[in-house]
Amino acid sequence: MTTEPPEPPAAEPPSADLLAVLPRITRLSSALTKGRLIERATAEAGLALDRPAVGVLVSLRTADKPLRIGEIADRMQVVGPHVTRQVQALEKRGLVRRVGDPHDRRASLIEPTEAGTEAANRYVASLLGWFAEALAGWPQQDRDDLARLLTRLADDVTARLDRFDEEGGGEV
Amino acid sequence: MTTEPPEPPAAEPPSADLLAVLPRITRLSSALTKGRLIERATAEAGLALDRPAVGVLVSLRTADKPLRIGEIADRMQVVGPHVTRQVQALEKRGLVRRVGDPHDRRASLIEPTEAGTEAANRYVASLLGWFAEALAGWPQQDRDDLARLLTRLADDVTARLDRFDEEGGGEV
DNA sequence: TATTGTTATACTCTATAACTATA
DNA sequence: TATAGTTATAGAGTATAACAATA
Repeated sequence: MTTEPPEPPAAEPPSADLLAVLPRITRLSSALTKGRLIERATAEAGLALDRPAVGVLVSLRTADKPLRIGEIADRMQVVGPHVTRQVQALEKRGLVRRVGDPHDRRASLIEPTEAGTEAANRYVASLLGWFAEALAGWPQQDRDDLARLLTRLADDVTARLDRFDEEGGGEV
Repeated sequence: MTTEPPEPPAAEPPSADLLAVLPRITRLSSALTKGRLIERATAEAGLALDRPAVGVLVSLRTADKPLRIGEIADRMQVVGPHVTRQVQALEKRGLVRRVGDPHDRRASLIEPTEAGTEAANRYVASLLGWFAEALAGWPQQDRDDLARLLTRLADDVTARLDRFDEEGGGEV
């Protein structure tokens, strides 16, 4: 497979617009983490949490209902044990609590406490406030378009990747 | 600063479009890495390299001229020692070579070999080909808009983060 | 037997600190 | 003394494997 690919792709470059999109996403994503924007928003919210824990808290706040460990993991696109530890850390700080699932005693449902909900609200507000300032000069049309297109892009890409994985592209 | 922010941000939610953009970027970025799209493209290019090494190779290919270690680090937004190791790995595989900088004997310029250039071309073509398929159904107008808006977003966000860092938001 | 979650461990990527060589 | 790069080490984030409890 390495020496004889079905179609040698090197001949013609795909359209330039595509070539532009990919590095932008990378750059944005790395700017958000390397620029420590998330850490700042966390600090502004008065939280002494690392990023994964904040992710769990925001997932719960966004869900607006108690979630299982597995559900949180799915939404965050991470694996179960990772969530277990983050939830334990959040529990210790009194930001989430467990409520047993009456229908399935293997599972436990996680929900934010009052303090957790408030902290998540402060965090999200801080982050979005920063973004709102960054986009302050944008015409409303452009904001709408960006949100629409980015949503579609994310949907298309993830759907395609899921199919990819399931159809047996898995064993490279 | 934590107790008396100029405008308390918690009261009203910023517009919903903003709230939508952020998780999309996260989701996209994580889909690209978790979905192992990059690993697949690497394998299709016949490369036995990890992601950071591929990043270096693509940086060099994109630059179209020999780069210093420090220049590569800047472009990848990582730190020098990290690049040093990746370049060493690429050297061992014959994908890049060093050419001494005649004007500054402390520095070494890195350039891809023939094999390195070809491998980078194959990799980029594979990745973009995948993306092209994912976006096959999109109207050209939407693609253009997405590229334009995403570029502007990346520019605005990174510029703002840079200012942020330099103006002394640094010591939280 | 399949599923939910936990514990323990390992891996990937990247950063920081200490150092060398040249400027 | 300042800069380019290297070596060695440390840390954050996430994955895999082995296991326990319940379904």
